[in-house]
Amino acid sequence: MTIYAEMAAHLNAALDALETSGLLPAGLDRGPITLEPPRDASHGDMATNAAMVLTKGAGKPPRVLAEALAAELGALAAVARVDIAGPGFINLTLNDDAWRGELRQIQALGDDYGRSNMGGGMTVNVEYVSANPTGPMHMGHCRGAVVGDALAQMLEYSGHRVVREYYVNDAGGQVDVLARSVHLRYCEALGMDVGEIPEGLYPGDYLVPVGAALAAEFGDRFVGEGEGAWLALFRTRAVAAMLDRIRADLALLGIHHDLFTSEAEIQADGLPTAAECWLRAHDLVYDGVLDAPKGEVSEDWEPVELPLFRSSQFGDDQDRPIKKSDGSWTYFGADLAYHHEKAKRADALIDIWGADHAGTVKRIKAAVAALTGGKTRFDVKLVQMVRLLRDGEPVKMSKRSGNFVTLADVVGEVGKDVVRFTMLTRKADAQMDFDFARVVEATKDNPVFYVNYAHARAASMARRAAEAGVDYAAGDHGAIDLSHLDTIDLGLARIAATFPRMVESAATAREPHRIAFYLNDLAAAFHGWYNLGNDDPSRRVVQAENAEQTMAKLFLTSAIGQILRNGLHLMGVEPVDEMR
RNA sequence: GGCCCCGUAGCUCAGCUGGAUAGAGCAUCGGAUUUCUAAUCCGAUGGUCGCAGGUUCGAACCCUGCCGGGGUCACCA
Repeated sequence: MTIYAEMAAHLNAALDALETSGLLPAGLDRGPITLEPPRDASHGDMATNAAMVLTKGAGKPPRVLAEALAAELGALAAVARVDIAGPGFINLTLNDDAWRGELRQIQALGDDYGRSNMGGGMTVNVEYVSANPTGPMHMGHCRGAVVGDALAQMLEYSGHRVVREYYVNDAGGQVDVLARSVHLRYCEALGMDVGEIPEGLYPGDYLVPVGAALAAEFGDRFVGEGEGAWLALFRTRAVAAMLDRIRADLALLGIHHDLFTSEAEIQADGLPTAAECWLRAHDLVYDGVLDAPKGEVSEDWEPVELPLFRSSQFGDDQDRPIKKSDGSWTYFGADLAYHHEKAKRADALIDIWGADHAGTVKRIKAAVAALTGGKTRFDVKLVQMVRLLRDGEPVKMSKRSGNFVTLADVVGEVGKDVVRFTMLTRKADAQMDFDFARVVEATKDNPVFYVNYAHARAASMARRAAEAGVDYAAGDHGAIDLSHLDTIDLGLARIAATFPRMVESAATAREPHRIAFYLNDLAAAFHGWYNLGNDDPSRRVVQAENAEQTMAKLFLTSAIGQILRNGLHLMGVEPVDEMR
């Protein structure tokens, strides 16, 4: 058990004791009680608000409760001192041995230090990327991809069963456009002069090989034929080719989905129809006419009766159509059926969307709440825009010419790990800049570098020690005497020990960026600790003439390296052992 | 105009779902290099948490109303 979990259990036992003694009534809600490191380290190692939170239910002043609790907690072996401060905080200071023990705990648990069963095996479906299968991945998709993947990783680590899902929008008009664009490339591959790609079709070169493959397979059978002869076939082939391409692009980032769900199949299976039936039966879908658009009225707008979902009952501006006037499903109509389907096979749903879809959050949340009876937690995580810069100047992008910055280009230029880490250095709902020059800078204001450097430094110290004749790897780690680590050294253990609770809170809040910030803090503490040896040689890690102390310091160093690795792993970033 | 996100030090941003004296990096100023890789570290300066109310033991965080920046307002996807 990690030390925070252990102390939380002690706190609970202390509260039980207070109930037994009659000071606390039984059955008070302990949910709001926290046990966390105080902001100000001079207040001790851990602080609890228990006395203040329970004062109302107990009908006793916080001071009285605090004193009783302090008496219980002060009796624990791990606790060096207890203080009651401010309006009723109970501050605990643990003795050094407790922190030495936690270091052993880190070493013993290794890659699993920080892993928990918080989720209790609950199944969480994370849908992310879901880019239209009409071309390669570009930078606009990148942030959501990384955030979704890190989130999935975190949830798994916290005891959830995670399904990583990609929703393939292969049923709309855009895939017909794709098929026509491919047909043109197909004709081109057969030697026809197709000239400029017409406005409204996808102009990108990436469709050239798709057309060529179809030409090789089918010869000139579909030249000069009407769409009826080839559209469906070309659509299927083109989508498959684009998905292969997308999978390959995602693989460059180390991202692999468990499940690709086809919108066309959702529709073919009749799921939207079933959902519509159910919603009509509950008076949440009705036939009605939309209001005219506000602002300038377009000339081809005319009132038409459509099946509408009552999203305005859930705070949306207006009710939303689930079918078009030609009888086909709108994106929303299919999407709500898709979410209903997902909710049947998961306990909680998470969607990662680009901020440009913010306007559609209310309707889908409303639909999911209605279809699941509000029983399924459903979070839509909006990921804000990324501005691409090069040396501070915005990178020009022209979508019209098909000349966008692809994900493959970016990963090729700066590397997978830099992209992944950088995308997590801002909380998802804040806009961010991605500057090609800055993300590869080897300075401390670049957290990618800074954290990696800390890990490399940890690894290099073991190498240095071996050169000096102290072989850490070959030593008996259980026999290392940690009394050589003093309070200053153990300051690192204090920070390291907060890793498990940080992971849990980040998973609960669905905020993977917290990992990146935590690692940056830990790296800073570690670099600072290392540099103490520059002013005071007796604080150096590697001291050939003092093998015992060196082993103890390496034990600490290696524990910090372990935490850095565990955190980087959650972010999908490879730790490096050496800086070059 | 409606909705969504943001507004915290000169700049870029954190702030652990309401806790104690609001924190980092950059920039500025002052220190530490015959290095356990100084690609680093230590110290100082710097804040009316956009504004005004409200909720309570306690608010940067929750509620209301304004102000400013961005996004979005299709039978598209």
